Amino acid sequence: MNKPMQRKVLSINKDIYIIGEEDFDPKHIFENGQAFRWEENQGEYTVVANKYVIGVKKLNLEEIQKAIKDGWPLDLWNHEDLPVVRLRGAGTMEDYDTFWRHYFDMDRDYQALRKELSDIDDYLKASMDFATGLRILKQDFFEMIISFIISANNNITRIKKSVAKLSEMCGEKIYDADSNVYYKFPTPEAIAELDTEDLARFTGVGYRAPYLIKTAQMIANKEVDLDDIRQMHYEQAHRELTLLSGVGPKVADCILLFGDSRDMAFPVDTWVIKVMNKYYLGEEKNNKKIKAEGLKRFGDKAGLAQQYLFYHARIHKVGSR
DNA sequence: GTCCAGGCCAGAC
DNA sequence: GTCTGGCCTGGA
Repeated sequence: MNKPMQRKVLSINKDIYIIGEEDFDPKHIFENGQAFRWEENQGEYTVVANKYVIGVKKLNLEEIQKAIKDGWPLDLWNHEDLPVVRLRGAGTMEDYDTFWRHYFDMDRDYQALRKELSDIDDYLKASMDFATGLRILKQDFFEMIISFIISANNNITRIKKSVAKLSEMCGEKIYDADSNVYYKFPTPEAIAELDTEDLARFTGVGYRAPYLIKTAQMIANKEVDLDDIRQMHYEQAHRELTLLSGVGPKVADCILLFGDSRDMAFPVDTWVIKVMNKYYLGEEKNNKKIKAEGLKRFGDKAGLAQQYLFYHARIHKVGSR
C-alpha cells in the first residue's frame, strides 16, 4: 500500500477544495437516496443545504490544470492521481468549519469504516467496494422529517420534485454563485400554516399533504419537541418520532440516520427486505425481525451498513423478478 | 390499461 | 401485537 494521503481543505474565491480525500464521490453521496435537494449536470451536483446553494464536483485532470492556471497554488497538487473535489460557492474556511465539515461527515474515517464493515461478510464487502466514496450526510433534522414523510410509497424522482416545490411554496429565497434563485427548506411554522389542498395541488404530495401539515403543527407548537428527541436514547427517540403524523418505523429510522447521526438506525425498506432475505434470512416478512437481524449482524453501525446494502441492492436490483 | 415507487394508517382479529 | 387493504401521483 502507498502511504496514506493527507487530506487538505482550502478556500479560494469562495470555492472550497477538498484535496486528497479518496472517500468522496458525489454520485455515490447524492444518488443513494439519502438526499433529495440536488440536481446533476455534467458531473456537477447542485445542492441546496441550509442557507447555501453549491456545486459539488470531482474534478477531472483538465479541470485541475485549469484551476492551477487560474491561480491555484501549484504545490497543493503534486500527484497525478490526487483526487480533488470542488464545492463551488461553498464560501470561506469559516463556512467549511461551521457547516460543510459537519454536513459531509468529514470527521469520520471512511477508510476505516469500509475496512471494519467489509470484514463482516462477503456480500457487505461487495456493497462497500461498489460504493467507495459514499458518505452519510448529516442533514437538517426537520428537513429529514418532512422529506421522508413524502418518501413513503413514492419514488425518488417524485420525492425530489415535491420537496423542491414545497421549498418554493413557503421557503426563504436564496441565491447560488451565479445569482440564480433557489429556496431554503421551509420552517415548521411555514408548513403548519399551509392549506391542505393548496399543498397537495402545488407539490403533488397527494394523500400525504395532511400528514405534513399535522406534523409541522405538532412541531411548531412543541407538542413534539425536536431538541428533546435529539437528547433521547435511540429507542425512545424512535418511539417519539412515530407519534408524528405520517412517520412509521422505517421513516423514523431514516430521520435518525440522516438527520441525527444515529449510526445504529436501520431503516427496513423494500430493498433491505430483499437483501436481508436473499443473503441472511430467507423469507422473513416481519420488518421488526428483519431489523433485529440487521442490528445483530452489523451492531452499532447497522445503519451505515444498511445504506451500502440498500444502494448496491437498488442499483443491481437484487431479488427482483 | 396495469403496475410500481426506500410505507403509513385504520380497522379487524 | 400482528396482519391486511387502500392509497395521491405519474412514469414505465
